[in-house]
Amino acid sequence: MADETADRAAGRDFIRDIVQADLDAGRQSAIVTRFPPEPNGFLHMGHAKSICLNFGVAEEFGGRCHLRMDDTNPTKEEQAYIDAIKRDVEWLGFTWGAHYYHASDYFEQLYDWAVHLIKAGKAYVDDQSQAEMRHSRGTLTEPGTNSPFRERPIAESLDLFQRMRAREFPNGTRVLRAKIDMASGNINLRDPVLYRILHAEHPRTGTAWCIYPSYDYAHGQSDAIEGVTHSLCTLEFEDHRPLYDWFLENLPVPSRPRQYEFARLNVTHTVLSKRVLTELVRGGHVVGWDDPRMPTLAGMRRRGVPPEAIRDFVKRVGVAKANSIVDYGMFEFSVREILNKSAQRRMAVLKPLKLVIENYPEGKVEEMVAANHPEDPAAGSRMVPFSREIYIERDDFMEHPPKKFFRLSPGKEVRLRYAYFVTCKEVVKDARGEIVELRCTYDPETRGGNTPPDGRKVQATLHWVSAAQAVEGEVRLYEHLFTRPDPDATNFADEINPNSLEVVANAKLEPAIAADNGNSPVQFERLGYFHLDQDSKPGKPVLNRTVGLRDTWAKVSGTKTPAGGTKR
RNA sequence: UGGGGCGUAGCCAAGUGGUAAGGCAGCGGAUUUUGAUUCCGCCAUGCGGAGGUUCGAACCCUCCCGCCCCAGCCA
Repeated sequence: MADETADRAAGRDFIRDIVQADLDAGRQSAIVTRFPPEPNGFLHMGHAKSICLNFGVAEEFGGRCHLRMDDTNPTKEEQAYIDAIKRDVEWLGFTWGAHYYHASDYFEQLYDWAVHLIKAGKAYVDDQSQAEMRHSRGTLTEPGTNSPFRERPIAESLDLFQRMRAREFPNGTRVLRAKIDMASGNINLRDPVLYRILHAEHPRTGTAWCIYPSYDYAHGQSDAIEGVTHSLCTLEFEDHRPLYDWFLENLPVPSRPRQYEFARLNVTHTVLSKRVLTELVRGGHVVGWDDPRMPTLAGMRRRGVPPEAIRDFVKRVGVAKANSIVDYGMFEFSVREILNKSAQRRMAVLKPLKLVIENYPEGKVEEMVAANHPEDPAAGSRMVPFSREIYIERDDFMEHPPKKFFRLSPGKEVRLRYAYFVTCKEVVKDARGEIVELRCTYDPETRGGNTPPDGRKVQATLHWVSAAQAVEGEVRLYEHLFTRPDPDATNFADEINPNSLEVVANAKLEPAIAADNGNSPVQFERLGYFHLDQDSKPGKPVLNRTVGLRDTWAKVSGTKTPAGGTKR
């Protein structure tokens, strides 16, 4: 009972409350939402919030959600972005079925409606230059002044508008404006532009048009045409709502959608601005839109973030109207939450230190049984080769350990996971004093890593890879793209983290990794979750660390990096 | 100084007149062949501030403070 209320509360927000109320009151009988991206860049985490909201609400209330490309500005939009957007929405786990649209599908209807407004004396063609319009618009505190063309005869506006469409005028020479109120406190109502002249090729309509509708003029009417009931957008459109409503009230539209606004998503140590992301790509700060450090869906996919994790994250964040910046750690939690359950376990050594077991026969190789998932017996097991010479992690040995260090040090005994207990007998150094090798002994009675008959315990279990059978691979470790939690979007270049990518050229991987299907997530025990990168070549895998494991020791020892990864 | 919004814990976020949900982070402790996972417990006498109404206020009223958005022929 208490659980039920808690669950209900968890999946509830002011948007869903409104939808429910509309249904209960009979104002709507079926819910229709839409996700309307502009194809001028790749989708990112912020879009994921909107996608989950729009598709989620439709799903929960038995309605439908449309995917609509908001393609009203051909100077910025590309087919390649359209393709990427569709791919990413599907990857996130949503389908639009037959309801795939473009604002450009409605260009003819929008044009007819513009004519309708002109005929009704509610729109006029303005010949002012862009600068003149800017001046006459007034300021935040001063009202604007009417255009000298505002009262020109309807027939003249009609004629001019038709000639605008007929390609008679160059870019920027005239616009069609709504006749509303140049003195409105809401600047969006000071005779907003409905159409501008843009001699540009459109990805879908080609050169059929040289005048294009503005966002404000196109959006609400597109919603109305599609029968959208709830048009959900972000807070900055709040003061566009009176304009959204004005069009719907002054045009013979087939339905009456309502716009509601919610706070966009912000996450610490990253930037969710298409402008900045575009500059990161164009400026070569990242390898592309799908760089694993990018907060784009494509970047996260390449990094190994499962779509379920993004959905889980968005659900935890919730939907409200307060501006907020969510801690990146919350996102990492969701990623681990999903990956812990789905990832099979493997062993890999990133910074190898050779360990020789003196009392283990030379040339002997044993196959040790290792569970693929300790919490899921159904995942089965695999065999891992073990021999006299193995690699362990350099960080797992300290010659002069502090008190709380549980791992290997001179004279100390630890467990090698699924193998044996070993004791460190000697530290071998090179001429420069660098530790190059550890000489150890093993206890045959601990085979499989089991506690010996005398009941001896060890404080630590280490991961390892047999030297002779190790597969070499490249491992890429990531940290935040930005050093500051709240990067300045106008001056971001200085705040890019120079250490956001660390390449481990020759990591030692257990042989099973080479045989793994690249699409399945993997946990390298004690190191984190990894995902095969598209840069992999036969015999030379490249793995991205999706996220590290929670690392209490790093916190205690002070080696925790800003990105939550562990220095290895 | 015009218009539109928003302020509940370090970070998200419920709550809409009956005495502050939940999650993340953090801190304890148990279990553990991953310092992981899992499991238990702790974590706002307080809801931006000050008044007021009321038996009772985070919720209602008044004033004040702070933050965000808007002056594209971008979306």
